[in-house]
Amino acid sequence: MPAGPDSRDGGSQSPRKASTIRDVATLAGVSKSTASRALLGQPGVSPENLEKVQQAIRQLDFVPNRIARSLSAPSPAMLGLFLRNSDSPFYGHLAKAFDGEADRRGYEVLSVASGDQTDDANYQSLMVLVGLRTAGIVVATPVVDPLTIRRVAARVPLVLVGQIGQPDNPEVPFVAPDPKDGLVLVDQVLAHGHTSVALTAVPPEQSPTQWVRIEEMQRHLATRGVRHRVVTVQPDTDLSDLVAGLVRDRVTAVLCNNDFVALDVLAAAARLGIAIPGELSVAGFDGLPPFDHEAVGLTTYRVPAAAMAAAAADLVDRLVRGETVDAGGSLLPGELVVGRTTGPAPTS
Amino acid sequence: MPAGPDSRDGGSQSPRKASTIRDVATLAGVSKSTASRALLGQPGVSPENLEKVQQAIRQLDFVPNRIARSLSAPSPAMLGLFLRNSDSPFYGHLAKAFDGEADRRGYEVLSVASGDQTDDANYQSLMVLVGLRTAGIVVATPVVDPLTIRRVAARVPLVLVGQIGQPDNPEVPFVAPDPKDGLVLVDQVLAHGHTSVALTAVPPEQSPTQWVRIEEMQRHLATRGVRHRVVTVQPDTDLSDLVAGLVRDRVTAVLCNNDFVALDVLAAAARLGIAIPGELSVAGFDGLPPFDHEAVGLTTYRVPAAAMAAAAADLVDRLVRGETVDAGGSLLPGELVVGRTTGPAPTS
DNA sequence: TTGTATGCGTTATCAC
DNA sequence: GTGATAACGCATACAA
Repeated sequence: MPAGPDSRDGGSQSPRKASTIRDVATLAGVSKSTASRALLGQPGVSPENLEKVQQAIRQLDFVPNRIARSLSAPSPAMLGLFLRNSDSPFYGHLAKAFDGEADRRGYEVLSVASGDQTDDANYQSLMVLVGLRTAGIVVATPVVDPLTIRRVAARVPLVLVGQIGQPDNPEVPFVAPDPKDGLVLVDQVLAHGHTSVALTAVPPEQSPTQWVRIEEMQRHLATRGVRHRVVTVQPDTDLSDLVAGLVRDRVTAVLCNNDFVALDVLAAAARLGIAIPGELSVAGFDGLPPFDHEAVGLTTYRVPAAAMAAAAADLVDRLVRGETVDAGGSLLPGELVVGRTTGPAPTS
Repeated sequence: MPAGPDSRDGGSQSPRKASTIRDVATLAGVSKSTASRALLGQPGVSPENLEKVQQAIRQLDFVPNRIARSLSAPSPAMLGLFLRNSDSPFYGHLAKAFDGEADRRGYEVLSVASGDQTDDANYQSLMVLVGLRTAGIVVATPVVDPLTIRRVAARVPLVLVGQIGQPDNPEVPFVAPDPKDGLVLVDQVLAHGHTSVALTAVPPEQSPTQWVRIEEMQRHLATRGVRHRVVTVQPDTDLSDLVAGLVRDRVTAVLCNNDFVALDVLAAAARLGIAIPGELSVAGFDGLPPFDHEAVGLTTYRVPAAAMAAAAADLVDRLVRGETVDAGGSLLPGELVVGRTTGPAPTS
């Protein structure tokens, strides 16, 4: 049974009811309208009333209810960010950069997480942003049901980031790393004379975008006449087995779908006593801190997270302001990070 | 100049006005109340009307306006997460775990970022959460003005996470890693016979919590009669100089304030040709993926991010539900991660 | 079972 | 310059 009202905790554990602009007006001895005008800094309020209102605001510690505000006012300068939060540093970097860009443009950004949830939970989470009537929404999570995207995009400006569009929704703008850029990793190992290469991948349905890149790489390898294979890695994949098998098959280079997998491969190689890069060259993908750190020494490809955030912010901003933007999207270039995990193919 | 209305983009670039429950009611041929009841799945609506309303909802693609809803209904099951987004994986892990915990308890979580902003921008961002009338707020950012915390905590349940409370706000609950746990890192190097140790740190005002831990470590080293020093690292610190200086002074172990700094130290040592751990032992702090990866091999201390998130979720939840919780907070234990960067002190 | 009327907190329109 | 009053979209007490 809770203590009675006004039990003596002067503190933060029993918040009183939030005060409204009405309370402010009453305390200041003016009408709601005047209080509102003073609050918004609008012209047409006498200095003395303005002072009284401001004092009342301070005294009551009044914070305007954004919820009620955006009901009547047409300026909900809030952007929604639907963000996957995984262990990957990509989303963190993206969020940080996007936040800065949005801030520069005068938006507040509200983010909700898309876990590795079910489609339904994902839908619900995204709908929070819609229900909040954010001015625009940026979706930064690999897989969202195209129908959901379509529905949301029909009512609020929406931009996809980190994926190269959805075939079903050709009109939804997107920002992604250029899938052609996977080729610089391929070239990197080809330059070292490797003639048998493995690519790791997650199942296509988990990341269609990744597969576009991988197919580009396959094609590139094929035209160069280099033997290659794609191996699927799942959370339960035994990397030791996999790496041992690759080496047994004379594969001398493995290009991983992300940096985590690359580290896993390196660890497996260490356990197996396989020399890196002497016997096996390994490269990652994403290349964001800390994976690109000199002390880690991983060869990888740095995805242009900050540039993507900036482009996405620009796109939503323009959509929100009513401009039309080109359908399709922009593919941004990243950069190769050369570490110590790739080297000349073994001569054996 | 924008195209006229109804220019032929069947798509998502020109969102029409969102439909309201009124539209639903009209289309279904019932009153707003009935539509509302049907929407909420409340009893007391005839099957045929329910069906009509549901169909209208589908047809109009109606998404209830949470904003308007929470104005009248007292069920704002939303939690605010005020999160620093830095390169550190800590916040990402925390956010992910917190999101899961909050979800389990039936909350939606909205997060806004506290950049490395000014106090004022920070205040504004936090006020977004307050203005949205979130049911509770979790603050996960190292430095927020105590007065701000006090003001916010006075109106909405608030929990600090990642910092060991604020002296000015003793009644605000908090969750943090146990500062005593830094000692296991100290013990780790002491067990290896090191007799001259360096601790890295950021300036105290940037992270009071970190300093509590460092002071514990200093005390511990002092009682063991071990020579030690604290060196401040800033973004512009030249780590090569610093490491060279330490080695010149016969320091044989350096315990870093976080894993990034540890990697920087390792890289500097590599440049200087200093053997790790032969000539210098290095340990980090935080120990979250990917820093704790076997392939990185860093000795570090894994902060209990998930447990902290769970504890924080439990605290806010209880506060939101009107329970009183103990003031003060909980200090959670993490665990030592032994890598290859620490070893016996050089015998020289 | 259904509809009408009222209120939530704010801004905007209009008289004064 | 100021203050009623309507409106925003929704939920709900109350009446029918």
